[in-house]
Amino acid sequence: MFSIGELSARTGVKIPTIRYYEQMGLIAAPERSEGNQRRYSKDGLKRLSFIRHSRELGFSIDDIRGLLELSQHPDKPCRDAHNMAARRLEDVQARIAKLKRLERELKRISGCDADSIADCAVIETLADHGLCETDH
Amino acid sequence: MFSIGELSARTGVKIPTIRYYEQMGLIAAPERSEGNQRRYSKDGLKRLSFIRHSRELGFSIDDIRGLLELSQHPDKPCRDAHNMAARRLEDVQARIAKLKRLERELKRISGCDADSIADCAVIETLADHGLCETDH
DNA sequence: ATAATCCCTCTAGCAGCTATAGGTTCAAGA
DNA sequence: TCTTGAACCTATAGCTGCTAGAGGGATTAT
Repeated sequence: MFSIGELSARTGVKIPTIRYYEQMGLIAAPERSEGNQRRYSKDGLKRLSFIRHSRELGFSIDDIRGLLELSQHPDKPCRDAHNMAARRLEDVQARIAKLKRLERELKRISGCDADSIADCAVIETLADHGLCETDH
Repeated sequence: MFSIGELSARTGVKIPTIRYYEQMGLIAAPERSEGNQRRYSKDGLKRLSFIRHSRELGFSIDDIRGLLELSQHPDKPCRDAHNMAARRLEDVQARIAKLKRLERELKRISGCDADSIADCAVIETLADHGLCETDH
């Protein structure tokens, strides 16, 4: 049995965020102390770790609801879980590709060594998309 | 002189977003028609293009306020603009690195070919960070 | 003149938290 | 046992960067 502060310390999830997850229905409302403070069990800790880890991998709150559901039913087929992971992977790869284009563009304009705004490639490029190497 | 709809079509910025930018002070309130509708000049078009392009490169509204300020003063030194671009670049590179770690992790767990949740690497990994190859 | 399409303001909503105010409870030291 | 200070409680508002809706007025083409 630990308090919300301890749970927070152990999982790295901030206290208001834990309460938010409770509100969102990701974690069940835990038992309370006599004085109405939340008291969590090992199970609560596990569940929150699962959530945290999922968030780190970029799953949305809604995705996580689904994944948690699945994790409660060990005998169900795991096609759904795979699909979700695959979709996440696609999304991540798309974002990487986009960021790489940005990186190239930013590198290029950062290379400007003008002294004043008048000749500055940063500003110039922002003002005129035609100067870009890639489209975004 | 064009309407907000035309401006939107030419820049690719949605109408409510244009009004939002006006509210945020990124673009000046334009002239109005007799019937109180916004009428934009070429200058407005340029400014909005600048904003759009900056957003595409990931600059925040606040950054853009600064960049616009700079762009109005061609004789100022452009150190600030360079710094902003450099910071953006760092940020983008950090995000790429993080996403690449995620990508590896997702690839790994997507490779699971179990039939049921009980043995599914996706769920298992989410439940136990210790199974991860990289930290995130 | 009339209809279709645009435009207006205002307000509320989205995700995923985070911060603040104003109060209560807990745990440890004196 | 009492006290104090840290931790906790609820409720509400705020953040970014938009987007959607309601309930109306303006413009334009026929």
